[in-house]
Amino acid sequence: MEINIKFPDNSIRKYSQGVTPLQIAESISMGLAKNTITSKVNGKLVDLDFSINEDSQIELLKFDNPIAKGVYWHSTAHLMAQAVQILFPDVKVAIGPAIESGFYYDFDKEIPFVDSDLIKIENKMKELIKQKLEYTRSELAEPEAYKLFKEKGEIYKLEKLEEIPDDETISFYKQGDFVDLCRGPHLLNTKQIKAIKLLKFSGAYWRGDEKNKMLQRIYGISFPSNKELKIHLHNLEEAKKRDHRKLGKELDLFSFSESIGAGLVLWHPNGAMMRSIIEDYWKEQHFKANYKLVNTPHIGKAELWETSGHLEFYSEDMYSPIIVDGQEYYLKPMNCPFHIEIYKSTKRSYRELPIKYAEMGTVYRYEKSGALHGLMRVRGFTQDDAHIICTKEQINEEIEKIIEFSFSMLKAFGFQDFLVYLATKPKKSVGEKEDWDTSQNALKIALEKLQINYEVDEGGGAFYGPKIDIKIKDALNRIWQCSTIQFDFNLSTRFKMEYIGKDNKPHKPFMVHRALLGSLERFFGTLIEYHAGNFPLWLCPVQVKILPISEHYEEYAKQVHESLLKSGIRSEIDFRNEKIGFKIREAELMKNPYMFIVGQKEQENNAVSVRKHTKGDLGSFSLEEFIEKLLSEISKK
RNA sequence: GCUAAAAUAGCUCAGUUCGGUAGAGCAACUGAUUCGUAAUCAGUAGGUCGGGGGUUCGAAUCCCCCUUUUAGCCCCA
Repeated sequence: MEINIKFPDNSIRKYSQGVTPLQIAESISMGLAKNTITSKVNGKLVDLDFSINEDSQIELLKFDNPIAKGVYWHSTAHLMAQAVQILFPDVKVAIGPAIESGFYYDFDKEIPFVDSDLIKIENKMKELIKQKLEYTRSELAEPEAYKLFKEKGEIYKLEKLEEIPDDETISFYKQGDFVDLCRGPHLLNTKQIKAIKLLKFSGAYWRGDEKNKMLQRIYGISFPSNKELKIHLHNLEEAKKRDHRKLGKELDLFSFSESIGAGLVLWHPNGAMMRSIIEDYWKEQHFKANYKLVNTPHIGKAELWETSGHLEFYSEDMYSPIIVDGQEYYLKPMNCPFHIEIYKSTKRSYRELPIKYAEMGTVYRYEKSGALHGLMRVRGFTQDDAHIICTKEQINEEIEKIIEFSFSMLKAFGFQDFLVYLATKPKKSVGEKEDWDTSQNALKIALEKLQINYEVDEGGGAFYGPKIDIKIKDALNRIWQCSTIQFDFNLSTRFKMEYIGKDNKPHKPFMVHRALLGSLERFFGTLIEYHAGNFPLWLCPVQVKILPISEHYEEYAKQVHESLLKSGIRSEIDFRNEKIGFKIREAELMKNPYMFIVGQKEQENNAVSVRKHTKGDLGSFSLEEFIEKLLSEISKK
């Protein structure tokens, strides 16, 4: 009997009943069959040897597909667990999922792993790969499954088993002698895993709960070719070089001090210069977009935080109160209540809306010591915050404006690849269903109207409203969080915000909370990592380094410096009594974008010899001419 | 916060195994050199070994507490 198989391009082919996805792939081309990792039949993920018995839609997924990657890595995780249990028979296995980049498996092992174990395990895995062990699926009724793991003493699997709902089939995957409780699907055999690398190990609590036992987690990654693995490992190396903590020290941008406290940033002159340039640009753009700048204090009375609900829901993240005249004051973890108080300082009419308050608002949050990380996670930081207060009718237009604003802002900093997420109503939430629907819809309509590709993060919104997150992707495929645009139904209610409408009656406004850069600290860290310290010219603290050939040309160097200053170009002169090669080397290491080398020839012709960072000698230019070039590059952002 | 590791000169790091008066390179400073596209030569100075307590005749080294950092867990701008 024949069945119809429909492909993603809507073409249909006929196959005999019981055909497998692998056979279908083979019927198209051997190349496709070789590269197919897994498949979806009627939208459901299945093994490649799954028998298809009725007319179906099929998708053959190759490694470039994220789901296929997940299957590939998950199968490698099973393989690693097998290798570990062969080498360490007493070890109990917990869970081993694929993650964003690779996989891990958690093991219950009395003695923690050491470095040499990783190599042993990796070698054992390579042996098992060569044996071409098949991943075979089987299903068992619950009592038998229970018996199986009970005999093996796999207590963690027993716990997982109990969680599976009664109506779901309990499936297992076995390769060699290793059996694991698993929904699947998996690769056909271990030979499909071509290149593996175990990267690191660490402790991790069972189910992520610190009350539970600490397990040993091993992270690894695998690829269908050695080349891909090599690129991945190279990217990891490259990431180390770009580490903003390392570059921050090398380029003298910022530091932390043990005497000041953890997670509190000291911006050095170079970093502070960049911050100031960012802030100036940010303000200029906000004025153009009709935002009003506000400024609010760093502390507020307990009463305020009671009204806002922060003391009830957010106190764990807040610093302990300061007692002033018998009153409790708290350092602010957010700016919203202050902006709301400004809104409420007078009665508002619908004619005033939308009101858009913006502030570089410095907030303090008590982050757990273990969570601190360079500039990415600190305890005192400045949000580029704004609150848009508007009527229901204005929502769509305002959201659209914010999204466009966000993209134009981020693009000015050189970012190009964006990922956009629409996060919808979570299980626990406040606010009317109607408000949720209206605002979620507004977010969606705006994204679609602007033709922006986005993913829906179902239930990923904040409890107080839906949101859009904009993240950027760098050259190493790493993702960085930037903008967030969030509706807030909670605070507008709690603070009883209102405006008088056309009908002369009070109405509740909609409030949107948004940060385009996120926080200056995290944004700066991202900027450093993204550009690997080679910032766009307009941001560089020193745009031109003037390097006199010898002391004889200091006077001319000063003249050049003056001309640059007058044109608004930031420059410095290296007056040191060193050879030109030495000065160049240091300017290169400091990633100064342009070097002007000045000596006899340049002095005579009112010229500069220009060297561009990482590019080398560009030749001689008249000073005027090159200043024009620089100004044009700067103005392009 | 939890688990594991770490903190030695401005920076990068040796020295800790086995307790016996602190070391290198770069940077800094001084002098010589006045130079053409990624390191000129010579010399000088610089550290209560993160802080505190303990063990010991003697502690950078062993033990305890604290601070800070790192990798994870948990969480987030």
